Amino acid sequence: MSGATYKEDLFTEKATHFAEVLLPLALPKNYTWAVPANLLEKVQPGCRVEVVLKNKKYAGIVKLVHTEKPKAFNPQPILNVLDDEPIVFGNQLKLWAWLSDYYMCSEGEVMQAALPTHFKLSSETVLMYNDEAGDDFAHLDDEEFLVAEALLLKKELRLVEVQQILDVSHVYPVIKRLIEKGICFVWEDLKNKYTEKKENFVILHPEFATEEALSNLLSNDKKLQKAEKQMELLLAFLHFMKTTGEVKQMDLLKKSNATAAQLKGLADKGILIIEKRSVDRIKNLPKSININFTLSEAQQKALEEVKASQQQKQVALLHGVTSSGKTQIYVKLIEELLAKNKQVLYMLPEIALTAQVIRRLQIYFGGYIAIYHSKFNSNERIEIWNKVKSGEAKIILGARSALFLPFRDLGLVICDEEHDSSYKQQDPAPRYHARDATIYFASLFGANVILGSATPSLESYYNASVGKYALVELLSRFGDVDLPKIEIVDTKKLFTKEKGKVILSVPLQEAITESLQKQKQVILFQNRRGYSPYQVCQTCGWIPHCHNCDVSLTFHKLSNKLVCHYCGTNYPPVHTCEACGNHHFAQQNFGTERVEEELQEFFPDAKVSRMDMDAVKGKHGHDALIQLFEQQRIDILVGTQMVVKGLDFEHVYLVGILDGDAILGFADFRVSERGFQLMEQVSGRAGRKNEQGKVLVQVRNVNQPVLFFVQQHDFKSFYKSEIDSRKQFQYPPFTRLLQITFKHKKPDVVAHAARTFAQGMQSLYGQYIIGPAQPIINKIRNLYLMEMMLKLPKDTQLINACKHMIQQQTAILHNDSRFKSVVITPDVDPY
DNA sequence: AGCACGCCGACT
DNA sequence: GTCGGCGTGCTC
Repeated sequence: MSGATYKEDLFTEKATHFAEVLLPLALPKNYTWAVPANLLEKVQPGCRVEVVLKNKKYAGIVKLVHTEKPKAFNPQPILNVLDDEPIVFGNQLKLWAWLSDYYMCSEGEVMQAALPTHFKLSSETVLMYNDEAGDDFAHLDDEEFLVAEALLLKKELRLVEVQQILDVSHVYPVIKRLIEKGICFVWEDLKNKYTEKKENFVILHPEFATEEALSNLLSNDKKLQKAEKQMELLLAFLHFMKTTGEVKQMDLLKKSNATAAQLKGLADKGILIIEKRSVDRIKNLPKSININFTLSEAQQKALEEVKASQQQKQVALLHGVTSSGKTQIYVKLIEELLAKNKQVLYMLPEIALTAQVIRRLQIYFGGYIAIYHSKFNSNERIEIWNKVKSGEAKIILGARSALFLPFRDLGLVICDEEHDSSYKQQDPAPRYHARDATIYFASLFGANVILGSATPSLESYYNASVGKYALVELLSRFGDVDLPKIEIVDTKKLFTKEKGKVILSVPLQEAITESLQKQKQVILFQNRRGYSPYQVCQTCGWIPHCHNCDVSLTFHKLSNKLVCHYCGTNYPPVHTCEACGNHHFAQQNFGTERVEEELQEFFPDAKVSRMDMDAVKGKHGHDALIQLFEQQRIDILVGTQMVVKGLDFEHVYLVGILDGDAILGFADFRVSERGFQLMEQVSGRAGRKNEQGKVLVQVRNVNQPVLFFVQQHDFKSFYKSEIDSRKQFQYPPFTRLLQITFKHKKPDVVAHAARTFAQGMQSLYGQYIIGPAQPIINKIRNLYLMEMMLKLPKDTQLINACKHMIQQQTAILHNDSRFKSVVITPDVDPY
């Protein structure tokens, strides 16, 4: 037995406390480390600890400390405690456990999603030169020599640097030999990634703090008087100091038009001092509440109803038609929570978190409100995190991931646009639904939840109608503006000169003309799907496809590249047809670009703008475009989904839905619901103050009931008809869906694996299984796909048993040598 | 995840 | 014959 092992055994022997630690990895289960006696006080749930796993160091989060000594293995010691106080509270840990359980993923995966990157540390391997090794490298081979020489020079090398030196990725054997020969040793370094933001401040040397000393300096210092520019700068500084109290170097130089050299001159003379201070990245607005509106009678009534319901029920569904002023009701509720010193989480779909919405809420709540969404960088996220944890931030306005912030005293959650499908995380696990998760999370605090929407999800409305949620309705538009008139244009009957899709039908052209004459604005909505520009062979019609995925490639005009939207691979534009060998390619763009071209043709005098992923570049491109539209500097705005979310425009008269079929043509049980929600939301953008707006829907298949309900703006009838069909076909909310995806690089292996898996489930759950079947897109990133769906009755016990069975079957399949590398991903409530 | 070990094809 | 590709197993 070696010395080290003996010592470890001795340690484990002595250890009395053990910690279950979560690591941000997809590990099959949680691992346990021993708590050394000297760290016992500091190791507490929610704190990060430094641990070694497979020779690598990680910052993990303590889930639980206990005294049960593990029998199956010798726990390694926790090396260090990284936080003096927990970075998450017990309720966050409970939420993580719930999510991992409900959505069938590991707690590590939840942690990965929940924590800002800068909290998730893993070590980097660093080679350190052994000073005693000398510089006689004669006994080394070529590769070893290269690394040793670099080490001699730099003393330290990171793993990536070694890879660069050797120009191969496989560097471990070389490093191993170097260690054996005593040239170097390795060090695993856990580096804190968060850095405080420092800024230079300029202050007056204390020597000149008195009026007397200062005036003496200004009038008698010969050296200073000779330096005219420095004198000017000093005077500017003094003025600045008086007016703002604090002087940042950057502001001072900018405002006084001085150079850094002049400032340095003053510093060298000992008159001014330049001081580095840490500053907040998140700008602090004054903590003031400024609610300067009164509710309408209908709003007031709704508010009372919500408040009354909250005594009885945790969740209230606020069904308010577009522009009924739901936000103002939220604001009043938040105000009350604020008075009770409670925190509020206000969730919105990412896309609706526009500067417009944020600005409006900041006017009401100033510095009490904190924002959290994807546009913040990791350093900023840490600062917001800490403000929520300390309780300084009272109201958090954020996208679905804001759910993971360390609330300490949550009083209310508002989930606005609750029907929005982007509340469901799709790709990496946890595949959670933020609306559903938040209801569990709020219950941990005994907090109320308000779900708001103009077009509630079938699930939520059903829950309200059976009394599980309270239902509050707000069915009159603020200021009693009429809902827009909806016209359906049957594009099937239209005569087209060229074959192909009608882009702007005559009725739509006329409506645009009318709108422009009224000096009003137009929004044209183009569903993105199926409308991406692509290349096509003029001779045989062949379209270039991705080599790794079963999808055609999208043509990006700006970068002149073909891009796969599934795996992100870039290809150069194609010149030779792989099918027929001809060289005639055309760039087909049915997308917003094409619409824009056609609009320019018909309305040469109108100012037309596009809003899609390509046109909106950069952090603020989107907001800038919205502002232009707000200021009426754009007449016609063509866009995808992003034009309809959370925006309020005063001067829009007409909204055109260019291709209704693209919305309603899906083979999914949710098409009608999605279609209704989308069209109703879109039409909510038309007609504001004093004027009824107009919505035009171009569609080939006009005989769909959804269109009729949209035309009547009749949610309730839509709900009735849709809920009947859900019941008839046993879809949610009457059942729960659980989708299982199988992936493998060989199509026959996935198919076989999926069938074997389904057979394993057959005996107990056969009646609920649909499939397995090949999905429409059957290959992504070189992996072939198979899908199976479970349509389970709403019986928690049965569902839990089924989830357990899925885990068992997964283990069984992975034990079969044929299916070892089949990837199995369950998706609970796939939306 | 990330790294080591072990087993099969294209090269000196 | 070996080098190195990837498939598989394990981490407290």
